[in-house]
Parts: sequence; C-alpha cells; structure tokens
Amino acid sequence: MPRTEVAIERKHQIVKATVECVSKYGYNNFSMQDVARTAGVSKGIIHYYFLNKDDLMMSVLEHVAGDIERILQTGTKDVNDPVKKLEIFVTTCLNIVRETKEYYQVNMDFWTQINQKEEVRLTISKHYRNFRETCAKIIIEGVEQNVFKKVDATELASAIIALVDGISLQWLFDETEFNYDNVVKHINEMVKAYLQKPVH
Amino acid sequence: MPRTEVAIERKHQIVKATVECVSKYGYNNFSMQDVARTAGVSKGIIHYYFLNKDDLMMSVLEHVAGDIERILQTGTKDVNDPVKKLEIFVTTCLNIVRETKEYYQVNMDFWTQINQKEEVRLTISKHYRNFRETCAKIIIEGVEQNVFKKVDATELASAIIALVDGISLQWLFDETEFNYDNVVKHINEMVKAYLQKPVH
Amino acid sequence: MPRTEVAIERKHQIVKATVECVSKYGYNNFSMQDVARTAGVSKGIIHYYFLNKDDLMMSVLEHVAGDIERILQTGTKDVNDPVKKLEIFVTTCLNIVRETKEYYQVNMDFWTQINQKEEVRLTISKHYRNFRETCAKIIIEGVEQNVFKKVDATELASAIIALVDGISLQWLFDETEFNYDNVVKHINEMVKAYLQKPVH
Amino acid sequence: MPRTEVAIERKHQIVKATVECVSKYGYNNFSMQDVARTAGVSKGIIHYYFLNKDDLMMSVLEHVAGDIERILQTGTKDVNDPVKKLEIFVTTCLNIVRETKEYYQVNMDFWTQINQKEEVRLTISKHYRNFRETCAKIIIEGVEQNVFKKVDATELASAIIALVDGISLQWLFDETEFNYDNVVKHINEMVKAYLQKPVH
DNA sequence: CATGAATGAGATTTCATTCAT
DNA sequence: GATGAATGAAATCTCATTCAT
Repeated sequence: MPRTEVAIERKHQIVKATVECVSKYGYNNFSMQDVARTAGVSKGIIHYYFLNKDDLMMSVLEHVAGDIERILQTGTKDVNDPVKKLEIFVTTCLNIVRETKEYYQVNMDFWTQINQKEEVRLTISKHYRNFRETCAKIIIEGVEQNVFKKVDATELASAIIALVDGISLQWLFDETEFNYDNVVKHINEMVKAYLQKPVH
Repeated sequence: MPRTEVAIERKHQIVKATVECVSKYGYNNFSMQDVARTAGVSKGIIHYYFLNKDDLMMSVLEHVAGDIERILQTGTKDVNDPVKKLEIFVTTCLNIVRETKEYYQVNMDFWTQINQKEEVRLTISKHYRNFRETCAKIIIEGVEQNVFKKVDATELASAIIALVDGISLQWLFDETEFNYDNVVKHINEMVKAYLQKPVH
Repeated sequence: MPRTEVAIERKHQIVKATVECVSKYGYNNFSMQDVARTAGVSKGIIHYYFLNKDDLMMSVLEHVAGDIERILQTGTKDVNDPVKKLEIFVTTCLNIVRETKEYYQVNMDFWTQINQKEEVRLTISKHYRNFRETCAKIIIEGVEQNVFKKVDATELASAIIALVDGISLQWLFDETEFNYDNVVKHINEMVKAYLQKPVH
Repeated sequence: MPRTEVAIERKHQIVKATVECVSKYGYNNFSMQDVARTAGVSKGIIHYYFLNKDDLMMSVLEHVAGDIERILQTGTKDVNDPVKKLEIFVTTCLNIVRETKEYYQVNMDFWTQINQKEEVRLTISKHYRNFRETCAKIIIEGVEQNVFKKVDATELASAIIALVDGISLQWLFDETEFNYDNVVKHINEMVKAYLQKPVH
C-alpha cells in the first residue's frame, strides 16, 4: 500500500474510533487515551496524524456531517417524481435519526461549539446549506414540472429541515411521547398539503 | 436582608454567573473558578450552595428552561382570539431566540447532554411537554371556537415547536442565510394555512 | 448552671461527638462540620471552645485514654488477693478491647501522630506509664505478700501490657483466627506460670 | 534498561519515596506532590503507575510488610537448633523495630486503617498469619525434637508476636523507659521458660 | 512510523478557620 | 454565647501534548 493510502486508512481508523468514543462517553468525557485504545493504536500516533484534539474533532465533524449528507443524496437519486422524491427525502431524514440515533447525537454534540469555534460553525453551516440545497432542488423540480405550487424553494426547504430536526429533538428527549411512524406520515402530509396547487 | 433570603439570592447570583460563563466560554470550557470570578464570590461558596458542578448545572437548566416557559405563558395570557394567540405564541418563541440568542444557545447546549445525563433528559423532556401543552391549549381553543379545523392538537403543537426549534438552529448556525422577519411571517402563514377550515 | 459548668458541659458534648466521628469515619475522614452535626451544634461554636482541630483532638485523646485508664483502676480496686487482682487486670484489659472495639481503635488512631506531634506522643507515653504503674503495683503487692517470685515489676508490667496490646491487635486484624476466651485464659496462665514461686 | 523493567523500577522508586514521606510528614500529612518531589518525578507519573492514592498506599503496605516478612525468614534460615532459632526470631523481630524504627512505624500506621479499609485489614491479616506460621514452625520443630514441651504452637506464636509488637509500641511511645537489650533478653527468657520441659 | 513514559497545567472538590450578625 | 455564610489554601486526579527510543 502506498504511503498516502496508509495515512488515509490510519486517519479514517482513528476518526471512526473517535466517533465511537464521543457516542459512548459523551463529547467531553473521552480522552485521547480512550481513542487510542478504541482504535487499537498508541496515543502517540494520533498526534502524528492529527495536529491536536481540535484538529481530530474537526475531522470527526466533517466525517459525520458528510456521511449524513451522502445518505440523503443517495436515497433520492434514482427517483423522478418530485412528490415521491420529497417524501423520500423527509422519510430518509427522519429515519437517519431513528436508525442511527447515536450518530445523530454525535453530530448534535458539535452544536455546543458553534459559539466558541468559528471553524465548527462554518462547517455545520456549510452542511446545512447543502441539506437545504438538496431539498430545494427537489422542490424546484416539482414547481417546474407543475406539480407543486410556486413557493420560495429555499425558504420551504429551511422549514422542512426545521420540522425534521425539531421533531427529531423532541423524540430524542422522550421517545414515549411519539409514535414515530405517525409523525413521519403527518409531516409528509403537512408538506404535501402546503405544496398542493390550489384547486380552481 | 433576612438570613434565609441570602441563600436564595446567592444561589440565583451564582446560577446567573454560570449562564454567563457557559455563554462566554462554552458549555465545556468554563471552570468553577470562572463562575466564582464572574459572580464576584469565592470558589468555595459555590460548593457551599451547590453539591457539585453537575448540581449547579441542573439548577442552570431549570432556570433557563423555566424562564423561557414563563415568557411564553405570559405573552399569550391576555389575548382571546385563538388565531392571534397562536401567532403571538409562534412569534414570541422565535423572538426569544433572536433577542436572547446567547440565552437560547445555553438552553440548546443542554440538548447535547441527554445521552449522558438522564436527569438532564428528564428535565428537558418535562419542559417540552409543558411547551407542547401550552401550544396545544391554544389550538384546542381555536378548534372549540370553530376557527380552526379539527386536528390532533398535541401533534400539531409538536410540529409548530419543531418548526421554531429547527429554524432557530439553522439561524444560529448562520444568520446571514435568513431574513428573520420573513421566516417568522412564513411560519405563521404555514401554520395558519394548515389550520384553515376548508371552504365549502 | 454557672458559666464554667456550661463550658465544661459543651466541651464534653463536642469531644464525645468527635469520638463518634473518628470511630465512624476514621481519624482523617471527618470534618468539623461532621462534628458539629453529630454534636447538634454549629460549626462556629467548636472554634469558640477549642483553639483548632488539633486542640480538639488532644482533648479527645485525653478523654479516651483517661477513660480506659479509669476502667482499669476501678476494676481492680476492691480485690485484695494479688493473684486474683492481676487476673482481673489482664481480663479487664482484654475485655475493653473486645467490648469497646471502636473505642480502642480511636485510641489506636492517635499512634499515627506520635512522630509528628510531640504532644500526642507525650500524652500516650504518660498513659502507658500509668498503665504500667497500675499493673506493677499489683505485682509488687504480690511479691511483698510472697505469692509471686521476685521480679522486676515494671519490666514484667511492660511485658503483660505488651501481651494484651499485641494480642488485641492480632484479634482486630482477624477475629476469626482466635477464640478470644481461650486467649484470655492462656495469657493469664502464662503470666501466672511466670510469677509462680519455684518449688523446692 | 529494557522497557518492561522501567515500569517495575519506577514503581519501586515511587513506593520507596512514599515510605519516606509517610515517615517524614506522617501517614495523613503528605501529598502526592510530596511523593513526586521526593521521588524526583512529576506528579502525573504517579497516577500513571498507580490508580490513585489508595492504590499506591496498598503497594506501600505490601512492600513494607513483605520486607519485614522476608527479613524474618532469612534470619532463621540457616539455623538448626530450635532453641537458637526461636531466640533469633524474637531478637530479629525486636531488632527490626529498633534498627528501622521509621520503617516499622510506617507499617504500624497501617494498623489504624483496618476499620476503614477492608483491603488493608485483609493484607495485614494475611501477613500476620504468615508471621505466626513462621514462628509456629520453629516451635513445632522444637516440640518434635523433644527440646520444647508440648504446646499449641500457633497460640504460643501469637503470644510471642504479641509480646514483640506490644513492647515495640511502648518503646516507640517512649524510648527512655526501656533498656532495649534488657527487654530483648527478658522476653527471650520468658519464652524459653515457658517452653522448658518440666524437670522430673 | 510507532510507542508509551513523562510532564505540568488545570479542574473539581474539601475543609479548617474567620467573622459579621 | 451562638450561628452559618464566606474564604482560600491545598489536595487529588485527569489529560493533551511531547519526545526519547
């Protein structure tokens, strides 16, 4: 294996171990030692591949946010009907939270940093912009294909993502308060209703 | 000042200083020393009034969440028209975020603790139940007064709060992406549209 | 109650509470707060009656060592036969340990201080001198009454007390290793055998 | 020096420094900082090799008690005559106290912990069982070789060790009360007298 | 490349003691 | 006399980071 690939592989290994640690012990309750043990490497090597803990955490953020982004884009790729596509988008978003609860929470953990670390804020901001664009594109398609009424696509995309995030939060706070499938259905209906073209 | 009130006053003073510290240095980057300095008291006295840092943080959570709850209830108290009332509820929610950005961020920081500290999860869960109830009550009034169509009030309350929280998040990540007043207007419209009785 | 008696009473109350604390939490694991709570007084008052913690501890030492001394002297007071008297002395010593195990351990706790606090060493030394004298007096009586053979009374007293302390220690380390009554009997026999006048 | 031996060497170095600190500052009056300074290492490294202060102290106890045990076993190894052997045992015991007064005091300091720390009690108990066995073996040899009268070897071993410990205590409390060589002689005589076979 | 021993700053927490009331 | 709020020193312990091997 060429040099660079070893490095990439090692970095990936360490990042994955870090995700595991954050998920297991909490954002501020794991040490570099924990990461080393989880990754099965020595403490020293982590500092060889990453400048410091902050640098490592930035890689973790990129990794986690990128992963979620990829899942969303993949899920809606092969569908053509905008109505169907939007439904899949919303459903996929909500399922990520349900099915990879810990993963979503690792993502969430970075929110505490936005006030202190501009780089974190910018990365999160960038990913949310991507989320919105992915969603907005679907809406625009629908408007162009004349199946959705005319709306500001970005603003609606914001609202849809807000609904998804907000409901996910409430579900994370207390799973017993929701029938998750019901909620997914309702949100889809709500969005569909809003996008429905007025009947003449 | 009577003896008993000193304790209440001092606890309040320390809690407020802690909110300031969380906001200033970040949820995980402030020390008891910082709190002491901010409150203008000695390090020792904090442990006289609070069992430990966790105990202090629980008081902070109760304080912040309670404060937000109180503002919401007060704002809608003197209005009778359910349509107006719901609009005020939504607008107030969003304004809290905008006007007390740091305060809301402190509140948000606790969300990331729900996986590690069950007590935090329970407290947040309790407050969200209250939020939903406050909102649901308005919807029920509207349905009873025949100005809203028949909906599951709690589920819609969840959705409304989700919209508010979700939008707030995106705004905190990047203020430049939004025209906040526009967003407030749109969300209100969306909710109103959903609750509108069908025209015969 | 006159002033001085209140003071004596209060001091006694605090000393007794301290003994309880030492016994319960260990010599170095109790705070002035613990003493205050146990005695049912305020923290401040302890420093009114005692200069500081060291001063309080010296009072505790005097109290505990004095108590043990008193029990020993009382037990042998009304007996005349030296053989009987010595037996009672040994038996009483061993019973103090068995019956007031915690009390004896409080006494023991001060042993850690003899290297650091000359005052503690002197007090313990004084009490051990008294023990020896109490024991030696009995031996001397027996020698004078011609029921014991001629021995250096003080040296034998040392040995007897050593036997008692040493056995007590081993018993405290592991009660299951001993049949205590057996041990008491054996030590008494050993001492008696040593003091027996040679048969011509 | 090979890697693995560094750990052993460093642990030993820290344990020895701790013994020095206990002896110098008192069992409860030394800090990890003191140990670090005495050992000439950093504070951090102590917690690298030992879980915490308790863990370190357990190692100290094992070290000290083990050392004393070893000296006793070595001293009597090459002697065959049980009478001589027992005398050497007693003399060696008493000499350890006299010659390594500080060392023995450290050992003694642990006695006061048996009420609070079960692990300490168990370790001390184990070592005392060993002491008794070492001593009892000599007595049994003597009985078998027909030079001692028939006695319960373990019970007499308890008594001998009690004498040694008890006298050591009194000597530590006040050296001026004893002529140590005299005491050694007397205890040996006492034991010998007790073991002497009755003359027919 | 890789290891893990070593450092030292800093965090939480405890507590004897003081002192205004 | 009595209280308990307040202080600040000091203790234990954690951990990111460095560096010799």
